[in-house]
Amino acid sequence: MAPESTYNRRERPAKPALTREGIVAAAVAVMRAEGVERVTMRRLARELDTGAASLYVYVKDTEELHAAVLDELLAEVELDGAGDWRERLWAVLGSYRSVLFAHPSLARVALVTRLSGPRFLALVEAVLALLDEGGMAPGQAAWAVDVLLLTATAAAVEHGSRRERPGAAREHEVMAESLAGVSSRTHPHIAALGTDLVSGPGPVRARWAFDALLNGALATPRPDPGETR
Amino acid sequence: MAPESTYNRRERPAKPALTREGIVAAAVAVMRAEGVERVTMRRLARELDTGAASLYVYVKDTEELHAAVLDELLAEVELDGAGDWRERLWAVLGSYRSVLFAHPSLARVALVTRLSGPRFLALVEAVLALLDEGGMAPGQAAWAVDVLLLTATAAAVEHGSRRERPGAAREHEVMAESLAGVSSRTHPHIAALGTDLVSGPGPVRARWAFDALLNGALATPRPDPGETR
DNA sequence: ACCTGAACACCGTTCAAGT
DNA sequence: ACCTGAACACCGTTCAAGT
Repeated sequence: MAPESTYNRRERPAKPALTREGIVAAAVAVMRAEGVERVTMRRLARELDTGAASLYVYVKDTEELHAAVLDELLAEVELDGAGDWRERLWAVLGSYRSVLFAHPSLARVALVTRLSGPRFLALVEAVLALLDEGGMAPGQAAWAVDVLLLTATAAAVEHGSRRERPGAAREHEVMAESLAGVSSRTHPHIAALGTDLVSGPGPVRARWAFDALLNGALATPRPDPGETR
Repeated sequence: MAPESTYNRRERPAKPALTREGIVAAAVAVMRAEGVERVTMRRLARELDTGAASLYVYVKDTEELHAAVLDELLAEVELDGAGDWRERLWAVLGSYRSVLFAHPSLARVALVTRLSGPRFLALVEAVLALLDEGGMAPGQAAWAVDVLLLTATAAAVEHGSRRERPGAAREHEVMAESLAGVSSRTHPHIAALGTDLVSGPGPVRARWAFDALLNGALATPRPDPGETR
């Protein structure tokens, strides 16, 4: 319990040091193995051979810990690519989405927490650079990056939540059924579109949304700040 | 559900019946008073003078219960308005956002769960009707409604989470600081835009995003389904 | 300053047993 | 068929007490 002598420390070399870095590293390991929902104070404390209370010296709360784990993961986002600026931007956002798809429970964290870690900043910088290359006005780009990342994140949350749970496969069916079962008298537009509302492979829809958003952002000037509304 | 004698019902008028409706009603009440995070099986069971296990006869799990509560809340969304189709659509989405803003924790539910309740269908129908009125091609409208609701929901999640927690006010500062503290050598575009990245009142940004999305959706045809990719 | 055990106040879900 | 208590396997966070 009191490692006064050096040999005592050598006895458990696998145990990470109780530092913020050590805690985050353990958290990443648990997350990769079992998902973020297992990244809890108590579980991490067990992992680090200590009590949950000890972690509060290094980490504000569970949410802050999750945000740190997420930023660590964003290191995997591929920021460099080849081709047209639009294709490269699509690739960057696709890579971001892939990372979140691979860890669906983290996508939730991305939406709820305001990210500000180094990897996230690198991602924002990369997106801004590509929008600049594409000739988007700076003011529009500043606001567009938000919407682009938001939709990518939200798409990952949806997709991820759907895939994660066991009963999720047929939850989509329930949705499709409730759309099909709708009366053309009360819901004429839904009835007219039918399953087209949920049709199409995810990637194709995502690409259309990306193009639509980008086209709109390029063509829509920001409101005059002088206007009261 | 089978009230054989009237006096029996009179004896405990405050206690809702143990039916799906009763459970959902109690859930809505708890949610309004204390937020969805308090809408738990155990808490509801206490409210209904029974054990948590009993609820599983009527409700699949906690998530399904939350979805039911959310649909109940969507009754408050104002679907009819005056003016231009675009202004009316903006009003409908604004009303949807307001409802979620008022109950931030429910916005999270809206993103994670695939909604299919009657109020949600009414909302989708209303949006489709307005897009139709605005002359958007049906195929584009079918996909645009998804993106429009998604961004509104995601915005509510962000805003809501920010306002909800105590330390949230200065979380925005942390973000602003980390943007301001960025080196113009490593992150030139972020540095150039500075606080403009997080600038502007929420509603103005939301309106710009709405217009950009709508303009883009109107101008971006869906990919030819004949194409392999 | 850092670490700890114990405590407080909770969770979701399952299941054998009752009615 | 419906309802129940008890059990299993967990949570986040605080705090007095130790080193």
